[in-house]
Amino acid sequence: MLELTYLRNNAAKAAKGLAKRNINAETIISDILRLDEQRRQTQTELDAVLAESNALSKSIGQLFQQGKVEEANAMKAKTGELKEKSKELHNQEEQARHALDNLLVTLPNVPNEKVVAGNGADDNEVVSTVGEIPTLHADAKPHWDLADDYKLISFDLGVKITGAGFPVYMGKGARLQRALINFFLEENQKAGYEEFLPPHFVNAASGYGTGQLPDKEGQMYHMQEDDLYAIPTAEVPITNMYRDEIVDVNSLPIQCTAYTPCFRREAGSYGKDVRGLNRLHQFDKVEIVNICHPDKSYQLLDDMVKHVEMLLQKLELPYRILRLCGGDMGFTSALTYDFEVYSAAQEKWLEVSSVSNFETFQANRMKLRYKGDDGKTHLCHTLNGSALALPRIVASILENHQTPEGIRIPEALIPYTSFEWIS
RNA sequence: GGAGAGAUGGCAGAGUGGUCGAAUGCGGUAGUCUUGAAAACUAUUGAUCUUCACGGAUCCGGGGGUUCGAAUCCCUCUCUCUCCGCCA
Repeated sequence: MLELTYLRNNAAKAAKGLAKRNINAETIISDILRLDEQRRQTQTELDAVLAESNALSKSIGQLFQQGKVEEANAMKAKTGELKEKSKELHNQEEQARHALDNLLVTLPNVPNEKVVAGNGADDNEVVSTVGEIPTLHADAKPHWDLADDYKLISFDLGVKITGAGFPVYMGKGARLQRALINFFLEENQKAGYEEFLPPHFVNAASGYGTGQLPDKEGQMYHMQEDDLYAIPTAEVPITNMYRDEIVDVNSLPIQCTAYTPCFRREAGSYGKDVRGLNRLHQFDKVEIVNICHPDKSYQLLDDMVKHVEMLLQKLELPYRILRLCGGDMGFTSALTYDFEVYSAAQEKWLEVSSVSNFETFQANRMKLRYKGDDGKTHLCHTLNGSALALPRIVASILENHQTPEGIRIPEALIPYTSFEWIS
């Protein structure tokens, strides 16, 4: 949620920024500012009425103590009028506030100045391309065939026991999965991230805190009986650990990493790019989350990008980094870098990581603040990134490292798999 | 699933209708002392909204009610804990 004070002081700038998302926000922002003004005015009036009524009550109390019952009773009559007035003003204030909030939650984050305008994936900027795209042998196959040949993943078993999009990993496929999770967690820890193992279900307040609710309600699995949501990413439980907290400025940046399975309904995305591991309802991911001082967030974003690059290099995968355009960026993000790995067998780029700075957008919803040197509370900045999401990493390892003799495990991963080849 | 207890500031924990934004302790911050630190002592220390400012308003789990006045009384919801049962 955007900060009201920001909108008050930067209305034109915000509208200009949001235009990069193809959103015409001028009307809605002016509506917000009008409601805000109205609400504040009502509150000032209300406060005055309440102050008067408080003063009256106090003197009534004193009169009673002095035994001046008649005088006290006379004053009581006055309070009725004030009470009615305050009730009315209170309702007005509440109405204005709700209307204001309802508008405010519809606005996505204002993109950073580096973000270019654009409609979708085609307008993203390629920041860099690293690594060599391997030339595969003649019989090279896509990962779904390799997974089948080497008995690594069964999509059919998943369909049998759960449904489409819930694969079963087995044998070296399952072990590769476990190895990657450990590899990522270890590397993240070495980079300064503390490891967590959070719950895989969260309450509605958490969904709201990180911005999945009310925006993307339909994308999460919901357990009606207990009103819990299956997490779509570890970002949700991890960031929400700090919801409603005022953290010590010296404890910043707070750096967390967590492995969790991720559950996504992917409603409406059937048909395209869903083959094999490309799009799943349940997948594994190791996430990194940063909570930091506003002055440090863009430096941290760069650090996170470098960290993810290092992971991909250790896995010997060719990748490119995209800076997302306004139209392709998530609702809560101010600046997002996507990482794509090239699959030589599918002959296309696969998104494997998304690293974002949310600035105060999430922190404002969550009331995640720090106490500054000025003694006042300020909103923190939050960032997160995948380091990394497994399915497409597995797909690209299988596809890019395949040889006629089998699939070669990258050097850095061997200590974790304890096997060097899948054959 | 059954029974009971509870929810107060960063934490612990008092407070059963007005003088309570709330005792006390711990923690935090600053100072005195010290070569430095510790200890001791002294002072200070909640959040949100609003106002140019002085100030004002709100907040004792959430919501509603009684009352001139509610942390305190009533209703309701949510959550937590304890015991019993079941169980990995």
